[in-house]
Order: sequence, then structure tokens, then C-alpha cells
Amino acid sequence: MKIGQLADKTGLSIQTIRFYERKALLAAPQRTQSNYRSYSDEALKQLLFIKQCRSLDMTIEEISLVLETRTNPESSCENVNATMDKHIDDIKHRISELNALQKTLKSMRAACNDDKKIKECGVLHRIDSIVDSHCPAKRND
Amino acid sequence: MKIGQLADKTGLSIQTIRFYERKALLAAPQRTQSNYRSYSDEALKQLLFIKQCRSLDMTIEEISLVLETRTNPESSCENVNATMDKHIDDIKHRISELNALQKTLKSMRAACNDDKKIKECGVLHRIDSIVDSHCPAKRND
DNA sequence: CTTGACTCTATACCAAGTATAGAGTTTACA
DNA sequence: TGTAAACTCTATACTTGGTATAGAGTCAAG
Repeated sequence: MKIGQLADKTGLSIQTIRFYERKALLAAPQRTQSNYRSYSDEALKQLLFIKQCRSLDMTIEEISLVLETRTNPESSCENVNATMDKHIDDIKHRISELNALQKTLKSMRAACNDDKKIKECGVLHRIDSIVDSHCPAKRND
Repeated sequence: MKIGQLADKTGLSIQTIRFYERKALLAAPQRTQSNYRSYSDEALKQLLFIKQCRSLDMTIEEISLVLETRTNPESSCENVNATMDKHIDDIKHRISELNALQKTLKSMRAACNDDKKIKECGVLHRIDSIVDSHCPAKRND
């Protein structure tokens, strides 16, 4: 199978497939006489696995780790689970960051309605007041 | 004030300050005879404003927009508020994506404990089963 | 035989910085 | 006054996960 067909079957772009090869997520395939990449069904499965992992927002490094472990069916899956645990924890952390941020933004936004002028804008005043409180210039004047 | 002092006062790195200048968030300052950047207190305030916006996870483009509007105190703050609304919405969207993702990951992770072998790993089986269901290779055999 | 579709490599680009090399400048101390 | 450390300058490369070109070669249909 040539790269275009593989792209169609996986829903990944041709560039992305070549990118994964450069990143060593996907083994370099055989080449035809005219130097075209020629893929097996194994490559298709591997790519779908990678795609699924990416849809879980795993980084390429994380996927790399899991793929490496996966090649030895007798090895322990401790590494895979540790990677997942770390990943779950990262996401939990990011969610709580974003929740806090959302709260701040909403309260900030509530300080202004749309028909004010810039000099009266509640949002800008809120930012400015934080800036002023951190700005040593005031104290040096 | 030279760039190093400005970096100390803002808590930004020297490179970041120069980066913001390249991105036109910060006006190019005057230069000394030896070509060193020489900053006013205005620049300090501007940088603290930018830093605060970045801590709100606003993109440089969003900050640019707000800064531009901000220069005219008589203009309407509609743009600022529209930017904030869009930003709040983006974050809301991202949070719900991450929540869904977290749920998937946790349920996946629950399918395996640490002392299994790779071939028995519940996490990998869950990924594989999704892959298999999307893989046309099976049907072509 | 030529046109269009496909593929190849190499390179540049995006965000939001960070890190470096190599050169010039200023400051502190003896 | 000398010199060494600390500072600054520009320019360039690197990060992540791709995307988008240019310019060349290959393949299939009419």
C-alpha cells in the first residue's frame, strides 16, 4: 500500500505519516524501485494505534514509551500503566488550572458591560489594578 | 532602565522581553550610545500588563488586540469584551474536552492493574479494540 | 506523448518562548 | 591603568505536533 492509500485509510495526512516516521513512531517501510514507501497492514494498525493515543492527548514521547513496551508481550505492563497514570495526573492538573482561570476571567468580565468607553472599561481596570500593585514605579516616584 | 533591570522588575526573562518587542507587543525603546535598550516606567507597566494577560492564558494576538484598543481611551470597549468572551468560551470548551478525556483515560486505566504482562494489559487491549474496530485490514483478509 | 495525479526530499512556518554563539560594552577592583 | 566579570547586542537554532510549500521524479490514462 502506498502512502496516499494509507493516509485515506487512517484519516491522517501524508505529511503526518512521514512526520511520525521521522519521529520513529512508525518504522521506515520498504521502498518500491521508484523509492515510493510501501506499507503493510501492520503499519496501518500501528498508525491507528498511534492515532488513538493522540486522540487521548498523549505526547509523542509517551506513545513512544508505550509502543516500545508493547513490543515485548512477556514484559510487565507497569510502564504502560505508569505512563497512563502520569498522563491522567497531568490532565487533572491542567483541568484545575483552567477552572481557576475560568473563574478569574468570568469575574473580571462581570466588571464591565459592552457600552462603556475604554477608560471606563471594568476588565482593563481589573488588569491595571493588578499591574499597579506589582509595579514598583509608583513607589519610586 | 536597562533590559536586565526591567527583567528583574517584571520577572520576565531578557529574551522574552526582546521577543515581545519583535512581536510588537512592546514598542522598541530608545537606545543608548552603545546601542543598549533604555526603558521608561511606561514600558515596565506595559510589560506587567502583558504578563498579567499571559497569566490569563491570552494569546499574543489577543493581547495585541486589547493593547491596540486600549490606546484610545474614548473608543468603545466592545472589542476588549468580545476578546474576553471568546477567550472564556475557548477555555470552557477546552475544559469540557479535557473532562471527557479524563473520563476515558480513567475507565481505560481501571481495566488493568500493574502486575500483568503486556499481552494481558487491559489498557492496551482497550486501545487495540478501538483500533481493530476502525481497521479495514480485517475485512480485506 | 502529454497531462494530471501521485510521490519524493528538503525546507520553512505556526505559538510562545528558551538557549546558544560570538562580539561589543560597562563596571568593579586591584 | 589593566583586566576580568557582568552585562548587552544580534542572529540563529531548538522545542511540540504537525502543516505547507518548492522543485523534482514517477505513474496511469487518453
